[in-house]
Parts: sequence; C-alpha cells; structure tokens
Amino acid sequence: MPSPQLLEEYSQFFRLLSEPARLQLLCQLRQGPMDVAALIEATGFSQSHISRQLGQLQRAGLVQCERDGVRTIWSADGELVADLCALVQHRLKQRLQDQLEQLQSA
Amino acid sequence: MPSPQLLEEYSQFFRLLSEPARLQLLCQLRQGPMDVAALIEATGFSQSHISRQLGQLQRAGLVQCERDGVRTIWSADGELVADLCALVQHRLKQRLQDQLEQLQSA
DNA sequence: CTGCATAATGAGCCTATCGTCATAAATCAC
DNA sequence: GTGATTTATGACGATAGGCTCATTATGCAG
Repeated sequence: MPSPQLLEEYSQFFRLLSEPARLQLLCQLRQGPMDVAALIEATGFSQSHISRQLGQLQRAGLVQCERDGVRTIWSADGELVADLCALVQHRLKQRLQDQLEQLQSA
Repeated sequence: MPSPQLLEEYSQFFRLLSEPARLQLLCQLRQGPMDVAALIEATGFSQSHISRQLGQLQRAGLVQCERDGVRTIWSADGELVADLCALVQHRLKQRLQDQLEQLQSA
C-alpha cells in the first residue's frame, strides 16, 4: 500500500490530466514547441485560460517555457503522458470489446 | 492528436484517479476482495462515502462486486492502476533527483 | 411478519476549480 | 518617452463533485 502522502501526489498528478483542456494542450505541445498565440489558434481556448492551464502544467514540470522577445515559447518533452494515455486507451478498447462480446453472445 | 471525444474519455478516466479516496480504495482492493465493512475499517471513510466512490469505480469497470448474502464483496483486478502509478512514481522520482542536482550544483 | 444488519441512494452543504473579464507586467517599434 | 503587442494574474460568477445525514432497499434470524 502506498503511503497517504504518495497517494496524494499520485492523485494530484492524475488531476492535472483529468481536464480535457490540459490534456489537449499537452498533446498539442507534443507536436512541437509553440507560443500562446499558436495554442489559441489550435485549440480555440481563450488566452487567459491557456495561460492558467500552462501554469499548472509548468509547476508539475510537464511543460517548460522559454521567452523569445515578447513571446513565450512553450514545449512539452518526455513520453510520460503519451505512455499513460496508451495504457488507458488499451483499457478502453478492451472494455468495449468485452461489452461487444456480451452483446453478441446474448 | 487524439480526437476531442477520446480526450474526453481519457480525462474522465484520469479524473477517477484524481481523488485520493478512490485511489486508496483501489489500492486496498488490490490486496484482495473485501466487503464494505472491511473497507471502512481499513480506510476510516464513512460507509456512504465508500459506497459512492465504489459506484463510480464500478461504472468505469475498475472494480466489481459480488453479493454474499447481505454483504457485498468488492474486488479490483488487473494491473492498470498499478502500472499507471508506477509510471507516475518514476516521474516523481526523476523530478526530485533533478531538483536535488540543481541544488547541489549551486 | 417483526426486528436487525448491511449496503445503496436522495438531498444538501461546502469547497475547489474552471472559465471569463479586466488589468497589469514585459517587450519591442517608433 | 508613447503606443502596440503578447502574456500573466487578480477578481469573480458558475459549476462540479466530495462528503455527510437521513432514508430506503435488500437479505437474514427469530
């Protein structure tokens, strides 16, 4: 059993991924570094909203930023999020297949 | 890029793990099947709270229940949650090591 | 059928957080 | 310096969800 502190850290991490907007920003940044204007264009979110979510992801070390003049270039490195999503995707697929078999056998 | 629907499903899944109570219940049930009374004893949560959280986990297919007379025996199978936590743990460790090196080189 | 125990659910309070509006800070062009 | 552009942040309304109290449903003992 993980300690209460560890459980807390795990859940805080998963909470970051529990918001579609943040997940989308992470996936978008995995395509390559981009500034906030590009993220607005890509996602349709407001500038304020994007900035806040990026702030949360940055505090968790999931994204980094680098200033280029007046712009801020954001980037996400590592494969952690992709790996996590792959595991979940596998589970979702498996679950749907199970449900399908249940229907077919009925 | 995952589709909006897929992003939504991912984040809904991660949301389940974003609550320490649910994560603790999942970890506890991985030790072996138990009824609600045992979960109350093990976690200290209220009966109502446990029942609600188990309901959410059940709808996602993360736990199953089996009635034994007046009791309900809950169980969690699969290694998905453990795998996800292992990935996150690795990340947390790596992050702390990086911060440690930063401090030592300063 | 009447109690008794276990688990699930409806109603409601309360906190956290999303998302927006407006503003401030920072940087460049002039 | 002024103004324009880009991003970050304070304030705030709205909403979601945790958690509890009380109640209900279900099964067993007598």
